[in-house]
Amino acid sequence: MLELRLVQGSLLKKVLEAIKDLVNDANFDCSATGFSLQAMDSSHVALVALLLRSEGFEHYRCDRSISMGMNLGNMSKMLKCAGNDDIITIKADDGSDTVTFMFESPTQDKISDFEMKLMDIDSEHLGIPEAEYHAIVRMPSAEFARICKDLASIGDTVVISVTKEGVKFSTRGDIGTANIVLRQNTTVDKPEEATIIEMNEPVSLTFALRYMNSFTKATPLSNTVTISLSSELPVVVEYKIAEMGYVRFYLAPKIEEDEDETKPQV
Amino acid sequence: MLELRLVQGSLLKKVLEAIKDLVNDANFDCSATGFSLQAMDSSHVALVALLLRSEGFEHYRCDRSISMGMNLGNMSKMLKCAGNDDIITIKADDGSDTVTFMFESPTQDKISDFEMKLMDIDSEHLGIPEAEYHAIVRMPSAEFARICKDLASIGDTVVISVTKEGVKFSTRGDIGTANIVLRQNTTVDKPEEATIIEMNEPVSLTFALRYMNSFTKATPLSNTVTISLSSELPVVVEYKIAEMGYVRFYLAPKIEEDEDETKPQV
DNA sequence: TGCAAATCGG
DNA sequence: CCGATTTGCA
Repeated sequence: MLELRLVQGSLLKKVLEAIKDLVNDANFDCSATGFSLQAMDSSHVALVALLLRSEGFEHYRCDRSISMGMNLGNMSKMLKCAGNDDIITIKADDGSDTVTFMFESPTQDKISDFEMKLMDIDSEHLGIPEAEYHAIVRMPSAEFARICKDLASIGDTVVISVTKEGVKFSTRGDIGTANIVLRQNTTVDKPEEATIIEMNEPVSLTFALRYMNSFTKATPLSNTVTISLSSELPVVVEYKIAEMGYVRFYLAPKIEEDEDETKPQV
Repeated sequence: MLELRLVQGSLLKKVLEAIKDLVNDANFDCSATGFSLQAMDSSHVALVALLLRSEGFEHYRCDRSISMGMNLGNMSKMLKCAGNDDIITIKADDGSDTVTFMFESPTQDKISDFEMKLMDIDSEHLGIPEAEYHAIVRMPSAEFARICKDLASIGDTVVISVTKEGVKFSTRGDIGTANIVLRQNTTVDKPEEATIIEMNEPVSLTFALRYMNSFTKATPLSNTVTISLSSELPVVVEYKIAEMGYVRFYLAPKIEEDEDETKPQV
């Protein structure tokens, strides 16, 4: 028996908006710890990891660990039927091949329940090692989204370069080149507008903008985003979910070509 | 060496939105006087003239007159990457075949630079004589845009007729006819809502609405538009750019056919 | 039906 | 000034 009651149902709606374009089908893993998901995107290039800790739910009952395969498109369709301030409860009976989403309007005047068939999905659950990163950039998520969108109108890939002074996003395309530099700025009153750079050593990595722009679908989940970079390691783009956990996206850097002209230089 | 710093960068963004649909490629001419452009539209029917006077720039350095051929679509793409209250600087080195657009966010925390290849464009720079017009109508630009859009849903051409009493916009199409009359009104408190008619002699001219509706893309540049009419002269549709200059569109009238039914009468 | 532009509200 | 919503267009 599984029963997870989430008062801020809009969180779950946003989570699905954030990942459903990247991943079609995935197993949600439910244990005493929390509600989580780990899946490769459909082209097996990027990886999504979601965690919603049990403490973030108003009520969390999970008698035994269970893995539930869902079609995220269909799940998203159902969650769209929930109001933004509905309370959402996820329910599943032991051995059942369905999951039920229950939506309660704030006034309790409207109670909906949507039942969805589960799927069998084989998933290789990857252990993702905690790694040391050469540089970690924390910045406003809206700004990151804007930069990825702007650069995608010029080129296909972005070079992210971090130095102590700031972070530079560069691209190059048929019509020209673009460089966007953000200075470190911690002095603002509002911490969510700060750009903070923790750097152990300078790093410069190239990524496909197409994936970055998928990741930024998670922008509504958090005012800030954290980008963790190391040479030869996948970048981690993390959106924290207040009080509950995170959505993290992993993407391997493109191997740099030897011709200097193919990419902008630091 | 060229370096033009425009504090109100949104002006340049709006200028490109206003003209990029009409003109694909054009030479921007930069001299001590200012930054200007003159180009025929791609079907060689209408003419666009832009002037941004040097006094309107915060910093204006243009060592020697230079003509820079740009693809306006690509230039517009790059300017879309500037924030609406960014400061925009246009830079070009002598003899370089590229131009650089630099965008500074108001807080100076984000500095972007976009480099674009220049093109070789042959352009016949027409001297446009100052002419005496039979009638000059000044009216709210939004109202003019609305009229052109409305009339285009009925017919293909507009007859603009000016008398002392007012200005009439007429069209005729398969489904019927339309006449919109604006009375002269100078009495309003707000001068940008006035409709002012200076008339030396009555005039009635026919124009293709397709072009008029392209011209109205410049509406965001100014609250008012000035329409200058003379028989046998191209109409001038002018949007003033505060403190800096103008965008002017020129369009030859259609030669009137002899059948009375082909056009509405005054 | 889905996307983009315009408008309104925060 | 930006974001969200609504509306019109393809």
